[in-house]
Amino acid sequence: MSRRTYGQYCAMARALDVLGERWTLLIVRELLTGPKRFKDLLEGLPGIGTNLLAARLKDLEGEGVLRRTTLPPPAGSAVYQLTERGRDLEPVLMGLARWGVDQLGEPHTGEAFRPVWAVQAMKATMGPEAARWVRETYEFHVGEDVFHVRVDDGVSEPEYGPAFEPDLVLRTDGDTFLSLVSGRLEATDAIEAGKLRVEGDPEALARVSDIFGPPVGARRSGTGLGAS
Amino acid sequence: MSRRTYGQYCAMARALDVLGERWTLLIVRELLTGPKRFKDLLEGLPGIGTNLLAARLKDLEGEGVLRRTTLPPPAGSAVYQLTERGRDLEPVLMGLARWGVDQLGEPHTGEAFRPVWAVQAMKATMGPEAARWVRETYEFHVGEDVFHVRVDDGVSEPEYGPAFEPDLVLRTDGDTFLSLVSGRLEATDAIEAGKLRVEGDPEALARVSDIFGPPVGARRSGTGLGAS
DNA sequence: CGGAATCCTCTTCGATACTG
DNA sequence: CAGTATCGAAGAGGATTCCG
Repeated sequence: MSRRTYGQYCAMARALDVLGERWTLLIVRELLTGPKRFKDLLEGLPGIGTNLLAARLKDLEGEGVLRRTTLPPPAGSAVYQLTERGRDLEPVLMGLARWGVDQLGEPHTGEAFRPVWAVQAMKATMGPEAARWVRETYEFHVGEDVFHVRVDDGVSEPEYGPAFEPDLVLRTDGDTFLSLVSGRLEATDAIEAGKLRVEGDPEALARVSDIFGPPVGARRSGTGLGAS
Repeated sequence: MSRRTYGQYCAMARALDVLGERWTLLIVRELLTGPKRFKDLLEGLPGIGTNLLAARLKDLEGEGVLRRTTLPPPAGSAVYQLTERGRDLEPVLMGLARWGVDQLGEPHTGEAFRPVWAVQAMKATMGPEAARWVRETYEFHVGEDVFHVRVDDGVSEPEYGPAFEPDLVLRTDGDTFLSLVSGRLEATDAIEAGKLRVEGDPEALARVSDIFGPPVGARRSGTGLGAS
């Protein structure tokens, strides 16, 4: 029962008492892109085991990080959703993403990959100069996954599910998407090869590949906290 | 043996593969205030156990987060020191601190407390308006601990050990220090009560209590990442 | 004495099977 | 579909011992 704590009167240790256990922060990552059902979470956290997920969700609900709610009709399914306190964790996750991209390298064989993860990493590493003046929504269909990204003046907000009125809709498969975001493949080439289909403003395609083309626009860009 | 990984091609998951195990980020926290010996780390991480600390240090050295070096004479002792890649983790720790202060509350009985932790939390929660125009160094002697804080135009940098040319030297005990930073006690009252001794510019004392007085100047201040 | 390997007990994790 | 129950395997915590 008794949650294990560090027993330190320290802000970071207290945060880690809540968030430091295995899988916990990845659950938050999943919920950053919108509410999810138990099943969806299992999908996004391969290897977690149902008992552990259930336990973590219960803990996190107790800590006020997420809430168990029922989606409005017609869906009506039970979902887990971040509270405001949970969404406050976004900067932490983005910081981890910024640190993690540098040692991402090539995908290992057998490694799981979900397209949204890439978009979340983009968001983290995007400098304020990228996508400036742009205010558009892109909808992605990557294999079975459907998600969209709202870009608004230098900030991108990835979210699960279809968009309301997307300016551009892109359809591709997981491998092609990975090649695109890692810069190994150009969008125009992918279209010619029949690996990518696009609907919407053709000029928007230029912008979207500009924003999401190279995986990291500017490595070691400002941390914003003046690390020595 | 085999380090446990999430097996996900995701920047955050990769970061957590390296940092997500118990104690790891707290080791980084300790090293953010300067190089430390094995013994010093044990002191700052009550409950860790020598075997685990040794294992973590080896892992982190392998990951390029820290380096085992020998201090220049006359010290000549072996110390652990963050690499640049390790110092890049500061924003992550600061983010955790900002999130953690909100649920810090009153110190639990039996909970460990090291004065530097408080100063690190201050740094994390300090808004850019605080300590603007200030460029001073304060040296703290709290019980056995000696550390200093360099304040430079809105940014504070806590570090272990004495300062080179401190503008102010403060001497007190752990409990009094905790009362001071939590705002339960005013510096002037502490001096009158003989609990705090100060050497240096008297005007600097006003500034230092202004900067480090209330534990959190402005809660929920900007996260700098535009969390929804 | 600082630094680290060894042993042992206990908790947590991971996978599967099972139930409302 | 959403979770609980179970059990072997891995990891953590604490003390002790070893190396320099």
